[in-house]
Amino acid sequence: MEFSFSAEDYLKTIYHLEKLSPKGVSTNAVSEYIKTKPSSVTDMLKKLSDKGLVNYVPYRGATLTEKGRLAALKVVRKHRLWEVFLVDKLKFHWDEVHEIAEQLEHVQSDELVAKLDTFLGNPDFDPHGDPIPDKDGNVKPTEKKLLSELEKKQRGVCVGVKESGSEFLQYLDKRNITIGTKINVLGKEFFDGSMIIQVGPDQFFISKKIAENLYIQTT
Amino acid sequence: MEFSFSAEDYLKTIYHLEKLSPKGVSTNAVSEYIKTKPSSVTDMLKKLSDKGLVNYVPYRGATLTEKGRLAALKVVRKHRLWEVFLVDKLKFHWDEVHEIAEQLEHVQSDELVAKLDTFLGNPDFDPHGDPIPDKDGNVKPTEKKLLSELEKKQRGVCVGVKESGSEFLQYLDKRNITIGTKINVLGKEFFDGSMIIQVGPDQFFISKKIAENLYIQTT
DNA sequence: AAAAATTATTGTAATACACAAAATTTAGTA
DNA sequence: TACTAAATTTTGTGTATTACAATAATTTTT
Repeated sequence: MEFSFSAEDYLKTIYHLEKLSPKGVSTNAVSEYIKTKPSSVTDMLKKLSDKGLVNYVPYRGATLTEKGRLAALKVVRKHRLWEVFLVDKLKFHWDEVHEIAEQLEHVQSDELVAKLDTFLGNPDFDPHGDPIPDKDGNVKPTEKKLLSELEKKQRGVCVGVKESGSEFLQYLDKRNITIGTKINVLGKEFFDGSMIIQVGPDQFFISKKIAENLYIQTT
Repeated sequence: MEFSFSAEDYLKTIYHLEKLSPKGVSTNAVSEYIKTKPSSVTDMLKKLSDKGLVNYVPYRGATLTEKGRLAALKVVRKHRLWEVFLVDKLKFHWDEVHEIAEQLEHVQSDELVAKLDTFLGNPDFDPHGDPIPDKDGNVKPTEKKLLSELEKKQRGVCVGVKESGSEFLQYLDKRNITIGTKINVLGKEFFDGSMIIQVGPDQFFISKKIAENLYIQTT
């Protein structure tokens, strides 16, 4: 099964967004992510649905079918393997490789992917810490911890909150922390459990109380 | 300057065919090579001409402009570097890599090509013995010898004939040897200078007299 | 100079993707 | 429950890219 570059991009997008809204990825969410108009997304969702790649219910959003999930995982796998290649072998910096991997991920050859994987030493994670699905589409389960349990230099993705009071959520909002946000622990103070963390381009201080209420998936 | 995959394929084709007919590559030749109809080729030649990539004179064929030649060489360079990667690093066999390199050659990133080149140790030739253009489009000049001067295991491309009598040319025709044909010397007999050579899928015997009248470009 | 081969032109078609405007559905709210 | 706003789909267009058949023109061969 081969799909167009564009179709592969949509599948990958739905795969990523599905983690944030497992019940169905909205047209709007996809259109923002891919930077197209909602009506274009509807078109493509119908095409993907016809091909049995997504379950698409009008007005309700889309989820990947098993077939679609495998196709998406294949692209994700290729993307991340190429990123490892670019960083480990070609000595790119980890923040320069995304665009190039975006192109390489569309190259079609199972044999190539298999040999690349071997050549790279069967890596489990890409340079950003994201897990690399294996050839059958299995992604290594990652642990869910409280941010407060992490140590300096560890990192992970925000996957939930323990407390969900609106003041806390507003705080997170102000800090641009939401489900899916990557967090990097730059420093941790033994005395009071406070931390310095990195969120996107920003670095800031958080108290132990905050850290004890954020679930992090570590990689 | 970025071009469509298809445009890059045409440029590459004209680059290759130009060696055989430097005065101008015919529409038919291109259509055979790319496996399309002549009318489609005419269309594309006009587009490439509009973009200043080829000199196209109706009924007279096309040649690459300087701009077009550089674009073609860039693609050829990428193709051959990737072939080296596939064979040297990923352990593909030299006869399995063409299709995959056909895809990889279209990936756009000068930085990537430069780093790949370094990673591979700045190779001069691809796994088939074809020279790899450098980043400025310079191709290492190769030597022209008589086939009879080659030894066992050497190989090269037929670039001309010394004698051009029709019987000789008919002989070459029968053997599918023409300008551009790759020849691989499998064995050579000291006693009479005869050889066993490989031409495409065929292997056969040739006499010293034949070998003394064929010019070969070695790599 | 006519016939054959090659090549260009013209008109058409398919594919793939995207968008604006209008219509519909859903969700939130009074 | 009714109504409004937001989200989503429909419909109708548009563009870009590539390809081809049929016909016309040109070049080459005989």
